[in-house]
Amino acid sequence: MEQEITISEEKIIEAARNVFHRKGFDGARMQEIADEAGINKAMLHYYFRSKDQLFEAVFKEALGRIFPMLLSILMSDEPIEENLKKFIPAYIDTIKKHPYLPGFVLHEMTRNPERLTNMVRSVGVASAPPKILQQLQKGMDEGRYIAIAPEQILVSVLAACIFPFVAKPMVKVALGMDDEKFDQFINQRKEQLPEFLLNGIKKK
Amino acid sequence: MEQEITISEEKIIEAARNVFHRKGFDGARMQEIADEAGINKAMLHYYFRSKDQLFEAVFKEALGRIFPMLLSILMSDEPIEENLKKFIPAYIDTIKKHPYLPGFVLHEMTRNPERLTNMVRSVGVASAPPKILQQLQKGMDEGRYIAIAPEQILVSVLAACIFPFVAKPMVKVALGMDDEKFDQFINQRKEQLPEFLLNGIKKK
DNA sequence: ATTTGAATTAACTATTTGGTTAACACACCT
DNA sequence: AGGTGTGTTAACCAAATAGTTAATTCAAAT
Repeated sequence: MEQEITISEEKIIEAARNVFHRKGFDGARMQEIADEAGINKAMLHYYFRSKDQLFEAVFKEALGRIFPMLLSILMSDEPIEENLKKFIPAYIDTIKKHPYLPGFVLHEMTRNPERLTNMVRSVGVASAPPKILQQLQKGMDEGRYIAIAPEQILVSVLAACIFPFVAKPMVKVALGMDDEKFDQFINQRKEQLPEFLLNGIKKK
Repeated sequence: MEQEITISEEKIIEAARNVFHRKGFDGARMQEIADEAGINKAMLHYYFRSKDQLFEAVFKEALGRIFPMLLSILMSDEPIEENLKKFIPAYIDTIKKHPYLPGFVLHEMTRNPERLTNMVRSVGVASAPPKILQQLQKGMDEGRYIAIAPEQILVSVLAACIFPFVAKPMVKVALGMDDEKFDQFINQRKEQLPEFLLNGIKKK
């Protein structure tokens, strides 16, 4: 019965991830998580004392899946061109594996912004100024890029990667897609987005 | 006591809007809405039979506040240049007045995609192919725009407008902003976004 | 074989919460 | 002044739900 510990705990986390990601903290039910994991509800409390702590585990896992790669975009020393061409497709691929994750994180951040503030403070992220901002600034100073606040560009890049997943139902209805078409749309996006965004910052 | 009807009903809708927009259906509490409206909880049921119907009213109101303007972007006959330069700032202004609205709508759509499908079907939106897509296609055929699927551009434009509000807590932390700085950021965005996006589709 | 202790379960508890109801208030009409 | 009906409230109810507990199973140590 040694392996069972990790097996049960893993089943719980996986089920909790599914439910929390789709329904958020308020919409999630402990019973539903237990059912999805195929175990008794008391087990959830046996391994994770409370709904709050189970949620905390899922939420931290979620942050761990988006932010490291995000940081590597922000902090890369590479020229922006290579940086974006490499990381945008990789980032979209990462999100594709957990399509509900961005919406989940954004919704829970809106519900409780202090959590993020505290986490950032407790982890002690010194939050150095992103190098990509400096790169953009340099390109502008040299007259290669158009004059737009680097922060605006940065947010636009993130928006372009993340938004389609957050707005999937809307996009599907607006453009008349089924799930397969939507998947093709995302794959196409991986290819075309770097070109579009880079073209956006370059001077004519 | 004639005027009281509309006054109470208006107070309820306003309170419900505040609470639903911030917390979503699952996180909202009828008692909290009643408190925020400063009236008895039974009044909510007196005017709107159930939580579901109260939510429905708020949700439809929300759709009514985003989609008409969205449609006018999609369906405009104007050249894209003028279209975007005019509507992006106007759209951002609209969202600024109800900053929690986009996140609310997106979250509730994820929670229950059928609702949207049914609404669209029931309203009988024939969902004609957006003219802006044709405009983009034409520009590409004429060699003025770079070769990128018009749908990708369209989603990027929407993403650029909407995402900052959905991700406000994240943006604030990542870029070290307080609420005032964030507001300035949005105002700056209104000015710079059309330029950036138009530059993105134009050939060198 | 017996004991031990962690893993697991069914049944239970306390609280929250959407919804109801019966009484009350009060403007309006006659 | 008295009756009528809508608006409003406090108290209540039933269902849902997070969390608890006591009993059970079972692998591993003795």
